[in-house]
Amino acid sequence: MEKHETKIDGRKKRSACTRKAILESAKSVFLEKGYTGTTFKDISSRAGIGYGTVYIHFKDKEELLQNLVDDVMTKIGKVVYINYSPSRYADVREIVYNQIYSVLKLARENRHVFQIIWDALGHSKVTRSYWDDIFNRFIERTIEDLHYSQEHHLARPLQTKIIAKGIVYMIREFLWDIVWERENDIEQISENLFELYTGGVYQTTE
Amino acid sequence: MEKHETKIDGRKKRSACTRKAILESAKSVFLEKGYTGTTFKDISSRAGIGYGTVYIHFKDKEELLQNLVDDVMTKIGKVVYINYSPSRYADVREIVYNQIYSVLKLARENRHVFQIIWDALGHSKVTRSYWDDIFNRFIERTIEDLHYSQEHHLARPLQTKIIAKGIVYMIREFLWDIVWERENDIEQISENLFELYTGGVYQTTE
Amino acid sequence: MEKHETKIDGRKKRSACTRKAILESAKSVFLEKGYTGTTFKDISSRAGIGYGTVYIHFKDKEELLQNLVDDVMTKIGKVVYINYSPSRYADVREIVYNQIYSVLKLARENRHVFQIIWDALGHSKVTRSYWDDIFNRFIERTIEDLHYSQEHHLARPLQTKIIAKGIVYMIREFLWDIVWERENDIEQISENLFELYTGGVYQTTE
Amino acid sequence: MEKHETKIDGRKKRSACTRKAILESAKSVFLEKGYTGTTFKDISSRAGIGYGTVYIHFKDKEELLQNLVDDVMTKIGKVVYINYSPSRYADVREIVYNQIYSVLKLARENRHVFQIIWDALGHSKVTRSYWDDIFNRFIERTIEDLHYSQEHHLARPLQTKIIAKGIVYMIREFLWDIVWERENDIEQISENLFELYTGGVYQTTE
DNA sequence: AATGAATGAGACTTCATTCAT
DNA sequence: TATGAATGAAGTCTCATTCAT
Repeated sequence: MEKHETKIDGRKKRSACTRKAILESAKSVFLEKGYTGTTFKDISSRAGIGYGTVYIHFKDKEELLQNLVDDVMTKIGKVVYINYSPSRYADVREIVYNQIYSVLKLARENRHVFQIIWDALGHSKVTRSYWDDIFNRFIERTIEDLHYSQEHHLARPLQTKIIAKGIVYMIREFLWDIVWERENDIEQISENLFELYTGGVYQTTE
Repeated sequence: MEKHETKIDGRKKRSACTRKAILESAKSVFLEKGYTGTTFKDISSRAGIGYGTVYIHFKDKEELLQNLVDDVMTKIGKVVYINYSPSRYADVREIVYNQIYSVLKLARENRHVFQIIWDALGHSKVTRSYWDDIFNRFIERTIEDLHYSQEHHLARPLQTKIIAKGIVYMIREFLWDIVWERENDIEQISENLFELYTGGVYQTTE
Repeated sequence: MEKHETKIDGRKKRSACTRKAILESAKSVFLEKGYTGTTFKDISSRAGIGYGTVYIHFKDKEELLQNLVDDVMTKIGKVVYINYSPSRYADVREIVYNQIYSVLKLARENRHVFQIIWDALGHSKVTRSYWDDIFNRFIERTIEDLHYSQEHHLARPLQTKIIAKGIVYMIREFLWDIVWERENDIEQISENLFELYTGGVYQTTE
Repeated sequence: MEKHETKIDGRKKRSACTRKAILESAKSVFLEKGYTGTTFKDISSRAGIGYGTVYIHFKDKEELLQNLVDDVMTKIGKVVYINYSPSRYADVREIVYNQIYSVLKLARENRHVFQIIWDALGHSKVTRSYWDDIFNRFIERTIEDLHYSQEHHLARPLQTKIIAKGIVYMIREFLWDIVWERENDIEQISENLFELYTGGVYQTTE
């Protein structure tokens, strides 16, 4: 009995190990050759495993990609979905600044995975729609917040949808600047975007 | 003599005609199947011409793409490079609003070509770098304008590079909203982005 | 354990079998259609295997050719490199005659492969240079032998390089006569070339 | 009338001129890219004429080649067919030496054309058979000469066919040495081959 | 005669996927 | 599970040849 279980466990461990090796290899090859430029042969040989073995663990490149990207995708999804209901103008600073900062920090900490995502957005429909979902949700959240602020006479009467999109688009594009190291100073970006946002949206006097 | 010239002209006309047919066909196939999904066979058969003929006119898909896209690329490059030096706050409205509006209008009027560009950005390095150049120039221009405004005490002392990027990123992403018909009301977008921008950047009290 | 080894062996055997089938098929197609006239499609279909399979075993036609030809090339290289230092005129007969005879015999026994080589010399640089190397070495060897004979006053004072080339050229061209069955009597050819050679080169009186 | 004839003549002249330009261009391209590597496009563009024009003058590459090569082929054919009937041993020297010398001189004076022929032998059946015919005739001639010499007890009783082939093969291969500039000294080659030949074939004592 | 645009057969090559071991 | 040999569809591209001008 025990012997049998050990066997099973050994197999599982081995399988998990192979799987991990594949994912690491895939990450490195994707970064080097891009999504379409990568073949299963590249991945398997760099992982030091057999050709067909990749197929056992991942049905196709798409699935491999999803697994590589899923973790970070989930994280950014969470960051983006933080709910806030500022009762006073002072709270806004804390909340908005932090949200921008968190997104950019995530980008900086996972540059490589985001670089893969960047490439994948043009080639994988699944990744693309996942990505779009996240930011649409971000926009929805921001719209709600703006509504709340408008109702409490904190924000000027602008088109919430447009403003929300605008601010989210800015953050999203700065994310790529961080990922590709065109920008580094996360604090400054967060600060300035916050100023632009609140200056443009919130009533200053009163 | 006349006969000879006619001959030359006839040939040129025919060639130009074929070339045009290829470009139209390519446009339609690109839209339908995407850049990578398109083959020279698709293009030639839809254009009703021979297979090898495409190769006479265009060395490869890349070159074909450039030709399709070049006109619109040039146009957007021009729109983006309009110089302005507002002396008074009142002028800013006119200029900024108009620039946003012009970009979005161009997008609306050339939806199909921009859809091809959208796809091409992920697959053609040439197109990508051309596109990036245009918007980097846009950013540079905006930085200069902000400097000018800051020196004349029209604008608040924010980081010009970040603010310029922010506003350009917003416009660029709204461009895609227009292209993919997720947004339609160009006036309203221009209006709101203008308000966000000026509200965030310019000194309100005077 | 044993099971595993069997698996490996089974695969290896299968692979070797396919490889052999390709080589045989290639040999037959090369003979029939010539080197340039042969396509991988011809080879694969005649071998009764899949199209892409050939590419697994051989990178290109060149490599395939080398494999076909290598064995015979090596053999002729060896025959040609036999060293001899005749101390007496009587030995010369034995040695020279035998060398000519060996080359021609090899040609007769491997007619088909030599026919492929014949064709390949005009199309494959690798084969051409391999072939030239072999016969240049043959010439070098013959020059050395002539020097030796001259020093021992067996040979007349002719230009060794030219004489050596001459004799090698004769043998090489008779090789093709054998290969293409324009000549058959190897003994007679060897005999006569030997006579021509020794008669022309060696001192008769003494 | 006269006007008409002038017109005709003008046309003929122009046509001949074009033809000549094509041949020169073809020669240069053949030398540079080899027979199979040369396309009609290469030839026409280097000749500075229209694409289809080549087809008016030459049906295909083969025909073009023949025209390029014909002159030299005829010349070598003539050199090779010189009849001789030496009555005395002294005459042999004069005749044999001269024939070898003439062949090699022709090679030296037409290196480029022979280089084209060299390449063509592996690709053009017509050229190949023309070439073979010439040297077969050379062999036939040499056989006859040997018979004559044997009947007059000038030559030893060797197999005439084999000896004739041997000597012709040597000359033919030295021809390529000259063409490819691996050898330069025609006199010395002729001298040595003559010595080898006569030493091997003719009765020395008497 | 001269031109060069148009043609399309066919060679080459890659690679996702299957499958026997 | 792991392996890698085998497969063939599908794409790229070339070039001899035709033909309208």
